[in-house]
Amino acid sequence: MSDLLERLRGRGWRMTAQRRVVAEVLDGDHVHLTADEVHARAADKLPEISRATVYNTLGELVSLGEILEVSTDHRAKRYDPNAHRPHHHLVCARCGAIRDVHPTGNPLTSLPDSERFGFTVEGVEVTYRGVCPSCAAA
Amino acid sequence: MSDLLERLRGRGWRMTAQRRVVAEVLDGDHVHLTADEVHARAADKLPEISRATVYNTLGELVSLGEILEVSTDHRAKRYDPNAHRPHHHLVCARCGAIRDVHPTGNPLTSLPDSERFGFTVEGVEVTYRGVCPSCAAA
DNA sequence: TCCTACAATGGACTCTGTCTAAGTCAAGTA
DNA sequence: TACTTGACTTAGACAGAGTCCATTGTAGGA
Ligand SMILES: [Mn+2]
Ligand SMILES: [Mn+2]
Ligand SMILES: [Zn+2]
Ligand SMILES: [Zn+2]
Repeated sequence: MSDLLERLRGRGWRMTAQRRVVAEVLDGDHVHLTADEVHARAADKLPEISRATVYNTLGELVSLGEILEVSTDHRAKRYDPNAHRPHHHLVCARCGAIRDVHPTGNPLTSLPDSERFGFTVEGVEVTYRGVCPSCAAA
Repeated sequence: MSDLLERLRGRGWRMTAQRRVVAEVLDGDHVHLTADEVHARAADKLPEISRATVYNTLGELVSLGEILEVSTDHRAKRYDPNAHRPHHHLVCARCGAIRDVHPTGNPLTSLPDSERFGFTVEGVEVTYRGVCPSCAAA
């Protein structure tokens, strides 16, 4: 985490209390919070932080490649601090729970040239859908 | 298309002018329109059709499995009449153009049991991202 | 310490989609 | 054909998520 703050400082980021608490909230693995969830948690530490600042900071962190935007349900976007190890997502269709997963192989290789229509293909997102154990039990 | 209308009639749908024009708009392959685009095209034929009716009808067609919802950019959902042949999508990062693609193999098999966390996995969506030829030329 | 460019703020605004109450009409019945 | 009825449509209010902007504040360099 302080690694992150160091990297950001090295990139010329002005270090403010707001940016620090947003970065702190986004620490840890398997965290996939919405902007408003980030805002709520940041406001626990810094009550007057505004929603606009949270959105601005999240957008900057995405541009810098420090976090990822994840859209699994067409509701609020989620922000994923696990940006340095490529992964995909497994989503519960009932409760929305999200797990990071690491499929075998490279999904890019499964798209033949004849299916690329002249595009330069740069990336791929895979979203597995299913039912989590606790929803299946209930 | 009249196949579709027949199937719907068989399912007890009351056949209205509004539903007919929405179904007509969604005819054809590689069509991925937003609800408001469907509304605009439907209104060319039936000027007083309301947005609510378009949303209602699209939702019903999705429930019936006649069209698919596609979310590639976290803006408006797109509606895809190609619901009967499984496929995935290739999206231009610059202009948003969407192509249907058919990757080789079954992406479900690339998720090992050890990466399923007890979920019952039922489906998978693959979104390839790249730059289309006309954006690359520009 | 002072300066100033960069950052934070709150509220208005946009976009997408949902909901509701009232009016309309498709299609079954006689 | 005319009647009847519940399914369907409508306009507009409402809501969630996110953006924009004018104003105010401040990090960090001189
Ligand atoms: Mn993740
Ligand atoms: Mn498609
Ligand atoms: Zn669940
Ligand atoms: Zn393009």
